[in-house]
Amino acid sequence: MPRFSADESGDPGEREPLAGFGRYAGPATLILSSLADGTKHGYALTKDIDAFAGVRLAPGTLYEALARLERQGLIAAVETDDRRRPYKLTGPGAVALRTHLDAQRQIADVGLRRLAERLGHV
Amino acid sequence: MPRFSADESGDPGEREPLAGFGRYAGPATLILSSLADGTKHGYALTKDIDAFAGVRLAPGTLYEALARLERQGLIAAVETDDRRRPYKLTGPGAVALRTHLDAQRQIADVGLRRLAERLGHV
DNA sequence: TGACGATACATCGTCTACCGATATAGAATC
DNA sequence: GATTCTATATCGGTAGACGATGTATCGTCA
Repeated sequence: MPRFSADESGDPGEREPLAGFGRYAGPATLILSSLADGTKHGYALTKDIDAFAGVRLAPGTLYEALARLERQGLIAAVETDDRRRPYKLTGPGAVALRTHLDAQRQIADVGLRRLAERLGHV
Repeated sequence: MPRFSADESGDPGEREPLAGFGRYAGPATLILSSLADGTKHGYALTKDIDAFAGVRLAPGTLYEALARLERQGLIAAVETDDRRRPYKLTGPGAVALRTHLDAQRQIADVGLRRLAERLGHV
């Protein structure tokens, strides 16, 4: 994913769903949303997130975020014998995600409404 | 705004609308959404954003984000004689905001749907 | 069977967005 | 004239995001 640039560049927005914003929506949101679906390990998360959000998390971003979320008690590791390390959403994690997504949705609604009104009375 | 902590802390979520996520939704989104309403200067932006999103942008965050957004051509400064520096949303800015908010809303919907389903068949 | 690509996790260095503190000063209110 | 609110700017620290790199296993198919 190329770093944003509106002046120079060469691909204006091309296929970037969340282009233009440095730390757009937070990998944490994406990870928690993905885990809301069910238990997944890291690599499966990247695939799922790419599928439902069009965002490819860099490995560093992913595993560091997983460690952080586990430290915070929002997700929990599921013990296994094989090499995969599955995580599941915890209770607090589900609550935090809910709260966050509600707020995010509300903010998006305000912005979209204002954009619509703006087009209206110009 | 206290830094997040789910284990220790002392005020669990208290009055934090977007608590728990480091760089939750991006000041850029909030600024652009605020400007979609009409031309505003920096200080007015902080007030408006606090009002509609419950987020208080630190001055450093605000003015650096404004400079960045202007460099990117998403907002434009309006010349004035007084000490206030008003900004307006540009065409590309409106398009970028629209795209971003659509994506953000869609992601929020996926997460919320999954959370609901999760509660359903457990 | 061994080559190859996909799966899977981890860590390191860099970059920069975000934040809080701090500084400055004009306007308003008392 | 003191205080508070308005208003912008800058600086240092921090932490999150990213790409690169490393390592190892698994499946498959030639």
